[in-house]
Amino acid sequence: MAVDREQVLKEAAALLTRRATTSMDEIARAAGISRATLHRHFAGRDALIKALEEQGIAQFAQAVDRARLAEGDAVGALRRLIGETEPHAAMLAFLSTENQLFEGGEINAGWLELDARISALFRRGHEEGDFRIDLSPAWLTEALYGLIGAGAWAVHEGRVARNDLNHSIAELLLGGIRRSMEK
Amino acid sequence: MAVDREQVLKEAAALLTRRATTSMDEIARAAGISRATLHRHFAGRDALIKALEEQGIAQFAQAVDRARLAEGDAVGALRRLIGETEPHAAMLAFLSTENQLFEGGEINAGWLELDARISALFRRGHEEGDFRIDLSPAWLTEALYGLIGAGAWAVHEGRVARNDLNHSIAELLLGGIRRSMEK
Amino acid sequence: MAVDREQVLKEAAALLTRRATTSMDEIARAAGISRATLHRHFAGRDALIKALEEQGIAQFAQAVDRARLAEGDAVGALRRLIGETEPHAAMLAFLSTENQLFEGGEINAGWLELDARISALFRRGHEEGDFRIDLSPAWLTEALYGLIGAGAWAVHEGRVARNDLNHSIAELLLGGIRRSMEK
Amino acid sequence: MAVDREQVLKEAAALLTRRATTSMDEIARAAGISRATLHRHFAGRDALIKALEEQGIAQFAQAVDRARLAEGDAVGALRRLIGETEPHAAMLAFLSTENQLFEGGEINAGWLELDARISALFRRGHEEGDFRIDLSPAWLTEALYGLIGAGAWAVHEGRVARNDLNHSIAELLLGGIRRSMEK
DNA sequence: TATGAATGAGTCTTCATTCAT
DNA sequence: AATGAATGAAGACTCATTCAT
Repeated sequence: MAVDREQVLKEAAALLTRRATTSMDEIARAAGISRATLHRHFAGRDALIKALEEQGIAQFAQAVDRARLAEGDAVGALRRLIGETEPHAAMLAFLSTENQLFEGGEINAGWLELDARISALFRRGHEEGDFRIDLSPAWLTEALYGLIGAGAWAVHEGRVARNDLNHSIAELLLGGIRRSMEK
Repeated sequence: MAVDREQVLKEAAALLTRRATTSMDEIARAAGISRATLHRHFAGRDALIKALEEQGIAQFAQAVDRARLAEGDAVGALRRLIGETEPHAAMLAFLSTENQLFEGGEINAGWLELDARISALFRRGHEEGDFRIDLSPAWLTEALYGLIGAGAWAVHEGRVARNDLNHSIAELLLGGIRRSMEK
Repeated sequence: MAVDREQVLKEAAALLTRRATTSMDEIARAAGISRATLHRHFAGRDALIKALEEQGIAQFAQAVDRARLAEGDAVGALRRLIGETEPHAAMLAFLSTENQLFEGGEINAGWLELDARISALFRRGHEEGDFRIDLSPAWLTEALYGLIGAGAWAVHEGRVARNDLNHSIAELLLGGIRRSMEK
Repeated sequence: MAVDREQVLKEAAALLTRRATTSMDEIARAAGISRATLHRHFAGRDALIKALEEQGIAQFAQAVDRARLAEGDAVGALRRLIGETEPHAAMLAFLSTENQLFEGGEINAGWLELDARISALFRRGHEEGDFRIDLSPAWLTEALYGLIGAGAWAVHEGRVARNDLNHSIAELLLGGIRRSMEK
C-alpha cells in the first residue's frame, strides 16, 4: 500500500516518456494511488514534471560521474558513458523530449552542465585525434541522445534485445566517429 | 481567402509537430479560419491528427520513392534516403512520438510498409557486404529515425547548420555501418 | 429539383412531429435541399416552426369547418370532427406538442379559436343532454387531442390499421362521453 | 450538501420532462452542483437520459405492480392502474416522446414488458366480457398513454383540477371500453 | 495520510445562420 | 434561385486541482 515518491516517479517517467500528454489520472492509476494522493506527493503537474526532471538529471549525472569521462582515451570514455547511461535510456529520452517541449522556459541548469561535460568529451576526442573533426561536438551530443532514445524505444518495441543495446549504440556511434583508418 | 484543406494541414503540421497539445483554436487561428470552419474541414481533433498522419506518411513515402533504394549500392541508396527524408524530419518525429501511430494496437499499414522498405535496404547492405552484420536492420532503421529526429532538433536549436545536417547524419550513420577497411 | 415550400413543410412536419429537436440540417437533407436553401425558404428556425404551425392550424381549421360542428346533434358532429381531423393527426400532434413547448410565448390566436370551437361542441353536447356532465369540455378537448396523437403514433408504429383509426378514436371517445343508457 | 445521484436524477427528470432541450448546465444548477460534478455522476448527456429512462421505467413498473392487474375484474384493475400511474404522467410522456426509447431500433426491454402487461389487462377485459371487442388491446394501451399524457398537460395548464384527473381519465376510458348496456 | 467528491477553467464540438459565388 | 463555405454563439466535455472526511 505504501507507495512512495520513488515508485510514483518511476511510473510517471515511463508514461510521460511515451506520451507527454499523459493525464494526472492515468499516472495516478498506473501508480496505484488516487489522483488526490498524487497531488499530495507533488504539488501539481508542473511540480511532478520538475521532480521527474531533477531525478532524471541526478541519475544521469551519477551515470556520467561513474563513466569517468576524463580518464583514458576518449573512445573508452564514450563506451563507459554509453554503458552507464543506457540503463537510464527511457529517462534520458524523457529529458530531451521535455526540453524540446519547454521551448519557452529556461533549461535546467543541471542539464546544461551535463550537456557541457558530454560535449567536452567529444571535443577531447577531436583534440586527441580519435574522432572525426567534421562532426561537431554539439551534433555528436544530440546524436548520442537520439541514439539512446531510439534504442530505448527499440527495446520497448521488441526490435532489439536489451542485452544488445549497449553494443548496438556504441558500435554505431563509435564506428562513425572513430577516424577511419581508411587509406 | 480561400483557405483549403492543404493549407490548413500545413499550418496544423507546423504547430502540432512543435507542440502536440496545440489547441484546435490555435490551429484555426494560425490557418486564418474559425474553429467552426476547422471542424468543417476535419470532423474533429482525431480526424485532423489522422489526416496529418496520412499526409506525413505519404510525404515520407514519396521521399523514399525518390531515393530509389534499389538502385546502385546500398551506401549510395542510404545517402539518397537521408537526403530525401531529412526535410520531413519534424513530421517524422511527430509521427513516431505524440500520435496514435503506434497506439491502439493498429499500426498504420502505410507506415509498416515504409519501415519494411527501409529495413530491406539495410538488409541489402548486409548481403552485399557493405554494412556490418552485427547491427541488425531493425536497429539501424530505428537509429536512422533517431538520428533524423535528433538532427531536426539540433537544427531547430541552432546547434547544427541546416546545410550540414545531411552530411552530419549520413557520415555518422555510414561511418558506423560501413565495414571499416581497418587492417 | 424544384422543391417548393409545401414539400419542405411537409417533410419538416413529419420530422418535427417525431422529434422536436430535429436539426435544420436534417430537415434540409430530408427535403433534398441544402441548409442554405432551407434558410432562403424560411427566414430561420423560428420562422419555419411558425409556418408549420400556421399551415397546421389552417388545415385543422378547414377540417373543423368541413365538420360543420353546429349542425345536427353533438354526437354526429363529433364523429364528423374526428373523421375530418384524423388525416391531419400527425400535424395536430405536432401542434399540441409545440404549444406545450412554447411555455413562455403566447399561444397562436388561430389555435385558441379552434380550441374554443371544439370546446363549444362539447358544451353543446352537455347542454343538449348527449354528453356526460362530469367530464368538462376543457378536458374532453385535451383528451381528443391526446387520442388523436396516440392514434397517429399507433398507426405509425403499426399497432393500429390506418383504416381502423377513425372508428377506434370515435368509439372510444363517444362510448365514454355519451351519457350511458344504463339503468 | 451531499447531493446524490437520486437527487440529481429527480431534478433532471423535473426539467427534462418539461423541456427536452434543457442544457446540462441548467440541470446542474437546478441540482445545486457544478457541470463538472454532473458529468461525474453521469458520463454524459446520453448517460443521463438513459438513467432517467431506466428510473422512469422502474417507477412505472412499480406503479403497475401496485395496481395488481391480475386481481379482481378488469374494470377495477384498470381503475387501479390509472390511479397508480397518473402521478408518473410527466415521466411517461417524456419516455414516450422526446427520448431514444423508440429510436435506434432498440426498444428498452423493460418497457416492452410493461407494455405487454398492460395489453394483457385489456385482453383479459375482452375475454371476461367486460370490454368491447372492437377496440384492440394495442390501441387501448396507446390510448391510455395518450390520455394520461393529455391529462398531465391539462392539469399543468390549469384546465383540469389535479384531484379530478384520476376520475376524468378513468371515466372517459372506461365509459368507452365498457361494453355498453345499450339496447 | 489517503481519498472520494467537487469544481473552475479551458477545450472540443455542434448548431443556426450568413455570405459570396 | 441555389449552394458550398464560413462563422459566432452556445452547449458538451475534460482536466488539474482543491476540499472535507
